[in-house]
Amino acid sequence: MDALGDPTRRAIFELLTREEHAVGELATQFPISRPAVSQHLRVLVDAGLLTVRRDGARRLYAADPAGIALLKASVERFWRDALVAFKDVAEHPPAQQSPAEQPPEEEA
Amino acid sequence: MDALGDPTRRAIFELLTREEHAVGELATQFPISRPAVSQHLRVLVDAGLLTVRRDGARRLYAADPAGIALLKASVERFWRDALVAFKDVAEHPPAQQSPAEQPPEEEA
DNA sequence: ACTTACCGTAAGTGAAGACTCACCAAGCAG
DNA sequence: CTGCTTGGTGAGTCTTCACTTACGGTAAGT
Repeated sequence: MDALGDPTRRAIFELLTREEHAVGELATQFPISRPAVSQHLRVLVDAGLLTVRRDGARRLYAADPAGIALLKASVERFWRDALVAFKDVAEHPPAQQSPAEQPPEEEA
Repeated sequence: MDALGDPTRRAIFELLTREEHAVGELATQFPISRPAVSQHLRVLVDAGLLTVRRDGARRLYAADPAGIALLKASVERFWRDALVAFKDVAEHPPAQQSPAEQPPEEEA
């Protein structure tokens, strides 16, 4: 989850969830150099969020379903553990219909 | 969402979702100084995740339901936008992988 | 009023990391 | 083989940020 902390890395990852891309392709779509893209990819691969496939001299990167599943699990664990007291509130956003906002009581 | 990037800040936030705390109380429960806690709280308040309440000379901080709802909305938006192609996979955990599970480790 | 407790802010330090350029390895075409 | 393309790695720079100490400002107790 720390791997998605960087905005550029999130954008790269998002692109790769749609279709696989080579490093050079990614580098042209971002205002950073190719080595920088490579380093971001390395982080994402180490985090288990990407898979690499070799196509001649090129490397095709794509999102890894397994890593994504783990990511979702960890996000939901955080949601369950950290936000127990706000589960109801988080379920129906107050900006939407029927804002039954009821701040839970906390005792000192 | 960037406000929860720091582990210490996540821990502080998690504590405040359970019950409100004064700055000094928080400082005793973490291996950092009181000003450091104050700075973390500032970030969380600026992010709209915390509310402040004055009690004499003390400041009681607590999680903000509205901010939490927005956070959850943004997380779910990311999930929907970025991971469309993996919705099914993310729904059920990766017990085992497809036959395409073969580590291409031919690098020298 | 003085004293003590609680807290925010300013200034400075140190580590983490995102980025660049330069170099080198691997694959394909001639 | 040479030449071109693709891409990973190392070294170095620079920015960001979490942290500290020092200080100022407000509230409650005496």
